[in-house]
Amino acid sequence: MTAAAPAPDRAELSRQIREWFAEAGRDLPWRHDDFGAWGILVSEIMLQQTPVVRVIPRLEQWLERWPTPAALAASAPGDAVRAWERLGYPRRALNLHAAATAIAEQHDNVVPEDVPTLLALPGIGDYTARAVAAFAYGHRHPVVDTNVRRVIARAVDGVGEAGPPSTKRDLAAMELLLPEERAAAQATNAAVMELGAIVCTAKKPLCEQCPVRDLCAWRTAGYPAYEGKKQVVQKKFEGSDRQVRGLILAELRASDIPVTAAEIEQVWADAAQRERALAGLLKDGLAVAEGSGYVLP
DNA sequence: AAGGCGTGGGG
DNA sequence: TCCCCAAGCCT
Repeated sequence: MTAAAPAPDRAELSRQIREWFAEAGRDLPWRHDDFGAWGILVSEIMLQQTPVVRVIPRLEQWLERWPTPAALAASAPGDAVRAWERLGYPRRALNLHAAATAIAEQHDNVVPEDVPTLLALPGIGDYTARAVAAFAYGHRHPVVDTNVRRVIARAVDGVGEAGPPSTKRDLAAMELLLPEERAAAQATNAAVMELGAIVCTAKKPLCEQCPVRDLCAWRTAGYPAYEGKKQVVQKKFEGSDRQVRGLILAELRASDIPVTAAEIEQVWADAAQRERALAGLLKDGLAVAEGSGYVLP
């Protein structure tokens, strides 16, 4: 049993986080008024599991080259994978190309603004769909990412970490922090996310400089240690299939002509693992057989 | 529904 | 060094 912490006044908590954000929030490219829905969509995809500092330069180059969904759709998917460079999870590039194609062909080259339509696009899930609807179009939706879940777990629920994700429960919890007015709701989404990103961080939270330290239920309860279910630790990257996939894909990115099986043998010694990685890339559509070798799609 | 999927920086 | 983690999604 954990000691129950009194939940703070949500309206006041929300207001104070918004106030802090207005003054201390980072000036990020996608927060500018004229950034556009396409730019916001691309940024959200790139930000899935990739840090802000690594995204910014790649995003700028991407939008310069492909300023609209139709522009991206007109290029080969492999060009998107190549331009993705080393952002990680390259299937996101493939999905983004496919989403751009759907937007160009089925939505008159306009990024959809309703959540169900966004959810139907490849690579867009619960978080990204609501982020685009809220940040690009100002619609009033709760936006829940890992930062938001952590802030709510601590400030509202009084526990050190968020439990396992539950879309329904998480959205309902964030909804309780949203004011009625659309612009204020939009600001709240960005503000709570920002608080989790730069103050209420996973590892060493900066509780002493937190704008809501006086309301925080976790602080009130004396920072009890997390007792819930532990998150699964990711398997070691070194020597993993993921590493081999990455190495093979790097070869394909770097070459304009088919990469031969002999060349792929050079990137990894273990044949079984190599074959498994290549098969995975082919299955995912990140590589295709051509002539005597393999190329990007 | 638990596990696979890249990559690089910081403690 | 090694481990953790960074605006998730998909199956």
